[in-house]
Amino acid sequence: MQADIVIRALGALAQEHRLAAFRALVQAGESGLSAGTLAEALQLPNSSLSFHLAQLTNAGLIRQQRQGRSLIYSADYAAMNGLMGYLTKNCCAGAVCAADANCSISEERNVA
Amino acid sequence: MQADIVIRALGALAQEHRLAAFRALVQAGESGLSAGTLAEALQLPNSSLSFHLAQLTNAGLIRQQRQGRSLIYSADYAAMNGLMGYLTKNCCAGAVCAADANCSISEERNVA
DNA sequence: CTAATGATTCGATAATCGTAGAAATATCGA
DNA sequence: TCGATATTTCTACGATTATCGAATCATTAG
Repeated sequence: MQADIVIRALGALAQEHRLAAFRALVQAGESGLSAGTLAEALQLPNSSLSFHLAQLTNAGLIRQQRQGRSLIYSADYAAMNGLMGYLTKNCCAGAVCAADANCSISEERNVA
Repeated sequence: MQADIVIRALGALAQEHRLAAFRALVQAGESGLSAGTLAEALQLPNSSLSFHLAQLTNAGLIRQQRQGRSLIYSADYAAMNGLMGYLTKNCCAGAVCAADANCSISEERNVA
């Protein structure tokens, strides 16, 4: 993972509503959540949420997938994993858990 | 660690020069680096770097300490550790490494 | 005390971000 | 096809961010 994408990912998460949205998507797991559901959960106007989801998508942290008229968003665990790996390696003095910093489920669970 | 401070920390790191500065400080370790040294390393005007260091300080990621006329900055490993912990717990589906996500040295090595 | 050094704060400016209503786009049901 | 539903894109605007020279503050040496 490169510094450029890391910065975009950090920036994407560095905002109240986006962090909340991402957390909700992580919690939702594989099946994800529709834009509407998310907008209601976060109490945001659709257009505002849409803006934030676009930022997260642009940062590669979430994925979009159409299902009927709904757009279902879901967290990209591998991307989050990459971010954690970068931070561990570059911002944590190459500490102990560097090798374990697979904070995903994803690699394992997505495949399963 | 609370969402509010997490957002400030993420925002602080989500910028080219600040991420570079923080990485340099992490690498520098305990002894830290002076503002001047850092400014030269990053090729930034003093006033610009000062602005960024203030942001990092405000986010609690770095510490300041005067030494003669120089201000020495150093990374706060515990804060970074806290950030990693939050992300692991809240943004990684409570994955495997949650308990290990002590990405610091700090707690152990600072004391030593 | 004065000059020199290291660094921050001030000030102005350009650029980006967040917000949310309104208009447009896509899909589905009848 | 037409209307309803789900969402995005457009638009405008206020707020925040990044930049950096100039002015200021703090510390030390002479």
